Amino acid sequence: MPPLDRSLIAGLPAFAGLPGDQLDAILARARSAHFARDAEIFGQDEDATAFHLLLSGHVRVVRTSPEGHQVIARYIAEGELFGIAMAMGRTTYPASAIAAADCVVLTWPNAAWPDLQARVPAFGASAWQTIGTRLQETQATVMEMATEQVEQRIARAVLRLVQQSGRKTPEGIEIDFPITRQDIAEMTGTTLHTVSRLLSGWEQQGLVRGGRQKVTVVDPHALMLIAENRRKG
Amino acid sequence: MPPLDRSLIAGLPAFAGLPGDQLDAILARARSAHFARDAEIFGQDEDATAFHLLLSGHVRVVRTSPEGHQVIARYIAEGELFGIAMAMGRTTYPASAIAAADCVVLTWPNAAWPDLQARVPAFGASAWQTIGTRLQETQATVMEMATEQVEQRIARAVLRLVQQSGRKTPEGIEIDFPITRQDIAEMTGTTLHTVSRLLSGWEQQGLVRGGRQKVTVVDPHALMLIAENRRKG
DNA sequence: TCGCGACTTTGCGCGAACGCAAACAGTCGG
DNA sequence: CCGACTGTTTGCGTTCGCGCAAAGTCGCGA
Repeated sequence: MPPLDRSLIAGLPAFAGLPGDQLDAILARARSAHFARDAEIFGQDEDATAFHLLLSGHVRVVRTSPEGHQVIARYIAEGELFGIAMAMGRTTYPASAIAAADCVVLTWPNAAWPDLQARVPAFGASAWQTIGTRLQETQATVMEMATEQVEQRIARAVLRLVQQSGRKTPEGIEIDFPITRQDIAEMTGTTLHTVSRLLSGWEQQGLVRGGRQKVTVVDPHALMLIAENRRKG
Repeated sequence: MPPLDRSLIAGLPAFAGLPGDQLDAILARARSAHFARDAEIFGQDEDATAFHLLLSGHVRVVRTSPEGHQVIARYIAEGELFGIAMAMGRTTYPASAIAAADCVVLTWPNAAWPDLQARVPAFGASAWQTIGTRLQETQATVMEMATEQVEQRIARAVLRLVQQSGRKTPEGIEIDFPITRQDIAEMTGTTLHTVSRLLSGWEQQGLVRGGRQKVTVVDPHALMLIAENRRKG
């Protein structure tokens, strides 16, 4: 199998400015793969045999409880590492990863991890940073769920999505992958009914525009006010 | 200042079996400090200038929202690292650390981190493991908050506390540091009223025994059933 | 082009849990 | 030993958001 081209990762913020031989070291044991929308990249409780980097597309990270409830832990954006569970001493994936849109994914076998950390210090630093940010964000989520109303949580979730994956359109900023009301409900710990009701309300006020598997934010500022629970301030 | 004695940390699981010179390397730049109950070890949003290891006692990690709401992210048990925010690329602490009981804490300046990781591989591995576990637990908390009822969450919180810091007594297993109903409320995202009501109910059924800043679990099995939402099964 | 399935909207009733308020203990300090 | 303070219990009214149910709509595939 021919080695992958440096240009695949040279543009990523985490690896920008790295010498060519380090880029090659990163790519040496990597394989690239394509996943169609809704395909499973790895499954919860499977043996964690590899870790991944998302080159393009969007990935949904989902945890399923023993009772069958699903929670969307996060969406992975382009250039992010994911499925690095084993690096942290775990042997199985704590969640499933599903392609939320068509994806291109770089994959390394677990065994490549120590070598990569040793030969490319920036890689290890980037991984630490990723985990740190994620822990921080997850704890912020806990705070939200503990202290905020459903409406605020949904406003925040939508804002986060457009911030992370927004695309400008004539009508506003829209989330550039298909997302259902059910998905938003599973991000915020509520039901699709409540999400639908609130989005409808916002649409009537002109803050957002809805659509099938689509949300467009027309007035981000007003949404931020809702997220902070001060409607007109 | 005389160097600290190896015996301080030789007994900790994370460092067990380490050669003496590595123990010395760990202790070389460490300082030990005592904190009285309710003392603040570090404060949220302060510059993260050091990281810590709890030798004895219990530490409460608290996040405060801009609106003043508090959430207890976790309790730190003996032998655990905490306040390693900076290791993950952050410059300020994302939460406060308060002594939940009298504590002895080992403290290193941030600058010691890279050196320590290089000279004591087990230290780096232990830190990864700690962060991984914490991320995992925090995500589990999100799931609970999203999908479970208040009663289940409180049952789980109490079980986790006795499991982590339980002490056997004639009446049952009690949490061996002072904890208020308010604290439990802040762990589970509810109010002290609701906690009080539920604990009272359980006490009448003989599952637990309450007290001022005290909880004793009499029937852990029954509590587990509540946590799994199947009362008599 | 038509039909079906997936997604969304909306109404209605209910119940869990909150918020407020007041009374009730332990504990510690003087 | 007493008083004040901090923590706990309990009642009551209210509300937020769920659960169920049914209708509506969009888009894809046959």
